[in-house]
Amino acid sequence: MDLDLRKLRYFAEVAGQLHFGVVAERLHITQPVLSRQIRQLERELGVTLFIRSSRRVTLTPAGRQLQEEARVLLSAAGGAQHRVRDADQGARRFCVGFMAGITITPGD
Amino acid sequence: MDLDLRKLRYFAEVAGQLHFGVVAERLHITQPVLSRQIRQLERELGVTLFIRSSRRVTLTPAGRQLQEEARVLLSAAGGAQHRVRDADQGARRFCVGFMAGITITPGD
DNA sequence: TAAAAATACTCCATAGGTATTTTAT
DNA sequence: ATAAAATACCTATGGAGTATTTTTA
Repeated sequence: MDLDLRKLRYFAEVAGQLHFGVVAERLHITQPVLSRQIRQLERELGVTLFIRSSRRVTLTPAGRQLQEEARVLLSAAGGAQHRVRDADQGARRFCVGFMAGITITPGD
Repeated sequence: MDLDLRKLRYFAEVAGQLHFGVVAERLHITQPVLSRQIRQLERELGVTLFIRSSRRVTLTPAGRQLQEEARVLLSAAGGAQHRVRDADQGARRFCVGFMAGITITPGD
């Protein structure tokens, strides 16, 4: 039901390179796995993303659209994670500062 | 490695309701599964999202940040899927129109 | 015919379920 | 005492692998 960001990242690489074998190697997975992940993504979206032949892979209109969306979504997801970890670190620093404040204020 | 949008959707519901049992029912999964998914999300992000007690669940600062990020990301993902399907439908309509053009142009 | 993607399996990690235990009010 | 989350264990789906087949330029 939900879009899968792992498959989206796989897709983005294939959309850039237009070659399953080369991309599979770069992603450190095998070519059949990559093929299946992309096919599953197509099934999940109900859309064909690539025209495949043994000599050339090309993007469909839906594929070109998803390439744009992938850029945006993947970078947004990365930024989000970063900001969440920052918020956590900020809170931790606050706690440390608070406790330091306690320790440097010994009983009068 | 990649953020998981399913877990993010689960999180968003818990962050809104602050009650694992109620949310689990709404999501049509069981409470233990929801608990574990949220814990895994925390592990994956390296961050604590909720303070839990048996009577009250509250958000940490990182949790509040992720709540914001989740709103943005989930709606962005939904919009992306919508636009990709639209691009596909547009292409299909074009093909149908093209073929109709062929059939209504019989040999002179 | 050869390069590249698809298919057919096998294996393992993890999402999801049920039963039960722990915890804080 | 009780409501709610955590833990333990099981099952099944799907991600990843190897070997092989199909396709088309």
